[in-house]
Amino acid sequence: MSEKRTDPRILRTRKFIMDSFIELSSKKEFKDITVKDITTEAMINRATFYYHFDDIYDLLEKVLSEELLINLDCSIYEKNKLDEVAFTEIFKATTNFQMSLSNRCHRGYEDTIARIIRDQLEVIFFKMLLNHHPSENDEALKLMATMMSWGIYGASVEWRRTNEKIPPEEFIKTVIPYLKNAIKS
Amino acid sequence: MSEKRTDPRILRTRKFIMDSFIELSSKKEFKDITVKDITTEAMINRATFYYHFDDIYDLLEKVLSEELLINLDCSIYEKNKLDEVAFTEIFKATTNFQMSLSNRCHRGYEDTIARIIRDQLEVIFFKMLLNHHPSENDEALKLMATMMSWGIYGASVEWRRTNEKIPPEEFIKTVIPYLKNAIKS
DNA sequence: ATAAATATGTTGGATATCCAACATATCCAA
DNA sequence: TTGGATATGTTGGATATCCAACATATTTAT
Repeated sequence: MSEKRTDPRILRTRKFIMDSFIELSSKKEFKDITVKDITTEAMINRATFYYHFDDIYDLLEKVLSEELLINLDCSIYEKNKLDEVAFTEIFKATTNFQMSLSNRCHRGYEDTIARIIRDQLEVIFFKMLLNHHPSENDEALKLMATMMSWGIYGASVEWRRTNEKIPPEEFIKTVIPYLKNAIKS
Repeated sequence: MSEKRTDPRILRTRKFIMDSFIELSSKKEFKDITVKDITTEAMINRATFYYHFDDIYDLLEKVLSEELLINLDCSIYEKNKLDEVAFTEIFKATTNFQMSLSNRCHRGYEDTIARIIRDQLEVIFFKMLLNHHPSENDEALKLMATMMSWGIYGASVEWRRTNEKIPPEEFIKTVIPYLKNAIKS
């Protein structure tokens, strides 16, 4: 439907910036990365950075969001059904994402990262709940989505605390019946 | 002296184009490479290609020239003296260049490549001869440079024909005394 | 031989990027 | 604390790149 071509310069530059940021993140902590570092690595002008992103936090947010979304199988969105498969996939995506993050060590910024992940999860859950209960009022669904995002994120933290001994799908399996009950009409 | 900053966009795009061309050259013959191929690989617009180069032959010429120059040790230019060291280095650069070329197989365009190499060598020799014999008339020096470029190039072809059994510096060693005699005042 | 398809160059207007300069903000050593 | 250095954002004008459209070649298939 809404077919809007985006200028290839924009895609290119955005990618350069994001890739440079990811590259730098593997070398030093987030707090030591400056906008100048990024633009130098990306071979672009500093002003151009601000053409694409508000600031370095905005960049971080977008990098993390996009990467989390990549982890999420698109098929979930297609059917838009909040069943056990969807729960499992979302949890797996979250743990996957956390594992890839820990390799790249954005040290000193964990809480912000956590917030971004939860925000993303909340958006996903809200969309799906909306699909499940079209007649329910938005406030209730919104709060439900919030709680589910915190819950899933908390579970992934707990999973990581156990040193990833159990596969994510096993780990989350036991509580899925409760989740399913929770969203029953 | 003449310090003129060149726009980083130009350096970047030129490099993308040249690198893409080199990359493509390793995959298919020169005659099968189109401008579209190059610009697609380089992620730039086709019109932008023509902003930097007249056509694909101009690109080839510039890629080869720059690469030949990279092979030539800058120290030769610094002293600008046409002694046995210079002859040896220039010959080594030529053979090096030919070897790297044969790996990338610009098949179907060998004669043009040969011409480009000779042109480059001629320029170098002319500069050096001019330095050696400032009073001599340019026509004579120009012709001398032409003959030396053909000679050196021919020697490198001959060297290649012997399957590179002898190191280039050994190969050229025996004729250097004659070359030195030839340019005596 | 003819037509259709693809490649080559060129152009004018739109837009992304560059640059230098500026005002603030933050950091860190004297 | 103070001052110098460095980082952050912002702006206006200059320039490189994009794009669509065009006219010609060149290639390919029938």
